[in-house]
Amino acid sequence: MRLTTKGRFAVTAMLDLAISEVSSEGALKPVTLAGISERQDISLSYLEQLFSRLRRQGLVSSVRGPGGGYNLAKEKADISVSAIISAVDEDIDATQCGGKEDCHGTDGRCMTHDLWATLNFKILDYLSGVSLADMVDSQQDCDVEKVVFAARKSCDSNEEAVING
Amino acid sequence: MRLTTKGRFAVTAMLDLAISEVSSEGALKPVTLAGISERQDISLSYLEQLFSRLRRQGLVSSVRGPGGGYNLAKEKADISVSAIISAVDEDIDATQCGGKEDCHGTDGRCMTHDLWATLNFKILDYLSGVSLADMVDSQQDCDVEKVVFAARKSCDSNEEAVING
DNA sequence: TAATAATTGACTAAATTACTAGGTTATTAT
DNA sequence: ATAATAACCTAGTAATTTAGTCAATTATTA
Repeated sequence: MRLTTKGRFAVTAMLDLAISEVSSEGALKPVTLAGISERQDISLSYLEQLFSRLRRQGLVSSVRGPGGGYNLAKEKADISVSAIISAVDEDIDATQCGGKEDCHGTDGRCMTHDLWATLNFKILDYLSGVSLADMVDSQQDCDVEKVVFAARKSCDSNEEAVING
Repeated sequence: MRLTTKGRFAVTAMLDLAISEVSSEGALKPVTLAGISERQDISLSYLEQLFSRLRRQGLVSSVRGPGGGYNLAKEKADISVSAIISAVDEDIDATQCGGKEDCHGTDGRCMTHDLWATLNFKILDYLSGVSLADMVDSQQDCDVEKVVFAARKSCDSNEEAVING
């Protein structure tokens, strides 16, 4: 698991897609990358690169030609944030020593490697529990302005978490 | 919150420090960066850069001269993983539009920005709940080999989490 | 006084990110 | 058919970040 602006762009674009594909009628209209590009201020070609990966991972489906674009390939509830980030970000290289067998004593080295691997897994585990549906839904019960300006209080976790501490 | 190899190095080094500073007697001996460098295979100068930040953030304290080195500045239980990562990684830039007031309609743009901000906060919130003590402790009840090789089963979350799905 | 080890700053190679440019292919509407 | 649309693909590149080297200085201990 790696968390950079690249992953942020991908999640943002997928959120835009999830919101935009719901047309006034019941049907789901394909959403163009040009539209996402304009709304989210992300370069079109960069989006093409990201969606190429998202499509190969089976997260979105494409329709070519006029009126074409992208749709979610699954239910919003079945697309996790971790899946989106994993699709566009290469995995963080876990260890300096790869997975070599000569590196498994009880010495400091691989003890910490293993601890990191465990933490890494837990983060992945946590983010796999957050879906696009969760994010879109939570937005509806929540004053959006407040999220950004009022000391970043999360919508559905109302406790004051300690940041940087 | 940003999660890269840089943060991994910092967490790894801090874990090494937490484990290494416990000497055979009761007293806490300072740990040299040269030692961490050798055990964890991280360049000494890079460690110096990282620990410069960790020290300024009050996570470690330093002792100069022979026999000197670094100690944790707080209890292991009071040092969270998020604090370590935040200390060495610049915050991910949250929005393309900064925090400008002209960017808060109900249009797609800032809706997704706000959703991202919320998710970002939740990740930070989660990682602020994991301390060095948690990680060091969990390692003791757990077959370390298995963590790495047996399909990455986490020590303290025994359920099979869906990866990339 | 010599050795140790943190501390600082400037500089650099490598990797990643974000983007540009220029095409091709499939599909729809005219 | 033809033109317009929009996905799809490849190569290249500027900007940024990561990871590291090198060369000093300062505080402390033996």
